[in-house]
Amino acid sequence: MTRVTADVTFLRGYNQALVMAVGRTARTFERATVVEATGLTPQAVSKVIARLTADGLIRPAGVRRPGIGKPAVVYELVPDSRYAMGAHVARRTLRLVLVDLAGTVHRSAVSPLPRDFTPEQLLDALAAGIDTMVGIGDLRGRLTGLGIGMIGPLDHANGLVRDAHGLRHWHDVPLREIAEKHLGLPVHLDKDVTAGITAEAWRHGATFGDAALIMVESGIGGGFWLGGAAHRGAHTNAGEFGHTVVDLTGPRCVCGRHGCLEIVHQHAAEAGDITHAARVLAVGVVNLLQTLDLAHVVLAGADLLRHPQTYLSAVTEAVRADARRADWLSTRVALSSLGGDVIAAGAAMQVLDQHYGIPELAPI
Amino acid sequence: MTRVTADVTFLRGYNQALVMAVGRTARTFERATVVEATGLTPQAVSKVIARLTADGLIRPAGVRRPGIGKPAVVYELVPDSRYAMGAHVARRTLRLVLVDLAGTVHRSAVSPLPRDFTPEQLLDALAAGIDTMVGIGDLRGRLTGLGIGMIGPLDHANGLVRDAHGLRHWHDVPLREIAEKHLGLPVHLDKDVTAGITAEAWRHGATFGDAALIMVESGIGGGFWLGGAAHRGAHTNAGEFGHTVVDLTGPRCVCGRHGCLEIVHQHAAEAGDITHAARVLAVGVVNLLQTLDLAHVVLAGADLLRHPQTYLSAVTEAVRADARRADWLSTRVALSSLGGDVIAAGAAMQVLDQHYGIPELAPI
DNA sequence: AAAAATTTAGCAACAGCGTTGCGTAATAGG
DNA sequence: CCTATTACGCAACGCTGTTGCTAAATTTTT
Repeated sequence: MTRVTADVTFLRGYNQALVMAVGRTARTFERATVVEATGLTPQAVSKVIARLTADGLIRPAGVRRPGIGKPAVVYELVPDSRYAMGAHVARRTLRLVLVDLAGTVHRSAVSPLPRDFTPEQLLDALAAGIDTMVGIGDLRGRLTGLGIGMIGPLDHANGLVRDAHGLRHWHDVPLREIAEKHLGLPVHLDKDVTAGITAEAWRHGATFGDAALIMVESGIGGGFWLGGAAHRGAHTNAGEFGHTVVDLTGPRCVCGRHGCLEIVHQHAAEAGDITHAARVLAVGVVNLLQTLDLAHVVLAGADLLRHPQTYLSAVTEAVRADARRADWLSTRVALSSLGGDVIAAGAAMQVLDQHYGIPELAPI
Repeated sequence: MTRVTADVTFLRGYNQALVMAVGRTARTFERATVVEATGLTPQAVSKVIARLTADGLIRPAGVRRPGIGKPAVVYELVPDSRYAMGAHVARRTLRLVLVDLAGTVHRSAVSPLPRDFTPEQLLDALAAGIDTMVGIGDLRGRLTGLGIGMIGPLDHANGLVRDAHGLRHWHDVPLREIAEKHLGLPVHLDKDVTAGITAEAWRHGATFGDAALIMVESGIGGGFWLGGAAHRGAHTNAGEFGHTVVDLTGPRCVCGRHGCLEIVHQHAAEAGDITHAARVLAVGVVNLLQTLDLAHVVLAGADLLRHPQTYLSAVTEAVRADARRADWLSTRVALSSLGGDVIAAGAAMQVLDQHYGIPELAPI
């Protein structure tokens, strides 16, 4: 989402985004469905639909015959009218994906990054990967931009990588700006876990509730979707979930504290007790639910996906067993359906969201 | 904030709310100040200011002479043009406050509630308290409504108290509806800690960043202001911060888990070691900062306010000592300036926010 | 076969808000 | 007295959604 002033241009962007969100979650939709969902008048919805159709983002897809009465036109999203690319920059690998307007991953490629790679080396790898994936044809013309999800800490608003844990050449790098120059594409930069949760949000449409994506991969992190937007925090540093203390007298963590979720989980995993490691993670997840009251928890990350059912069972069981839970207090726990692509795909969807999602008002 | 469709009525409410937010944080303001802050054109700001002046919410307050050039009109908020009342319903006491449009507390009264009081008893106490506080004069006419902050769990959207810890007669009580009938006022209902953080947000204006209010009073709770709005969670249950595990092998908590912040803190406090209790709370607060990356933490609650400096020092020190903190990663820690009134005052400001704050768009 | 009922969609004008373009007002300095 | 500077107000415009109405496309009833 981009930051805008409240005027009629905002109204246009906002209501178009709502119609597109309806289009992402339902295979087809009608004017009446959108009226119900948005509160706009039928006439207003017709106008919005007409603009989106003219832009090629949606199209008519048949009619529904009600028995008596004029048939209703049925519309659908045009998924291949726009694409975005996403990159997940990890310490040793670069994963690139191509995603369509509906959030479907069309291509995915993993390539190695040199040990302790530099910004220049990353940009070269990105350029090569993009050329390989989309070439210079028609697809390039429909490419909205590139999203980059990477390790932090970073400053999302200014497009800066402040530091990157485990990488030496990455202090205060203005990655978004230099990437836009190098690649000739709009670039969006965010923390890996924030990109990840955006994948779920984009694909679920505008009704997606408060949620977290928990990533277990070279550490533990969490991305949050709260109140209809990604939660990044005051300094883009939210999500250091692995560095929350769950064992006051526990082992010293690399962050300097004692008994952090990450180090307690790591010790259990290194001892080979995956079941215990999963239960430790579950304690942290229930802590999140107590604090934030989330509707969805998505589990992801390479280290978790080596034992997916163990982790899923442990977390689901802990959520259910939380003694205070009444029947109205439910949280859906699932493994990410995007598997290893979740971060890269989410980064791509952040680009789509920025262009076709709900514009974000900038109060003051 | 109320939930609305995106049309020109929304634009009006939104931009008026921005101007009023500027008016709350600065003693006086000018058209140019609002232009800078909002992105609107000078002409648009003039129109918004004219409407607010006609409604009596702001007024001219002199001129600024720039040397050469036409003097600029200076405006100010009219704090006593509107009031709201707030109630903090605890297990044994009812605190009522009267708050003006700027968020200033004018009157405050604490009265006892009967042990295990019923909804009827509460409504009678509220009616008596309101009559005593505002009577039937001119003030009553400027009263926007009553906010109620109380213990949960509750359902904010539907105005239901689902249960109230430690009270027997409070299962699925439609408190907002019955209070509106009994008192003849619009009523807003929310969790106590959510009301509390709203007090800080209203008084700081629209630039208020991500923040938490930590309340230590018959347990530990947290209210969150995230992304420009109160965070309530999927079931209005967010903020059960005291029931997050910080000591895996610690004592069993009333909630059924082991080593919750609340029980570990309580054992330390009962052992008379307030410094240790404060340090335990600080561990929990830093956990929140790691998870949410907050700009502000406000400390409140009767049990904390018995030893305010001990708690403030412990939390401030823990935040500062967090080894991973860079100089760009700062969080302001403070005691609530509203003292014991914070919950009731916040509940009143929720009413003001609902009427004069930023309208909340209801996507779908 | 024609008319009535029902449901959907489109046209045109309207309402409201912010923007644009322009002119007026209120000063100080030359 | 004129010029320059800064601020504000008026009127028309642009854009979006709303309102009011008509037309289209069916099935059912007469």
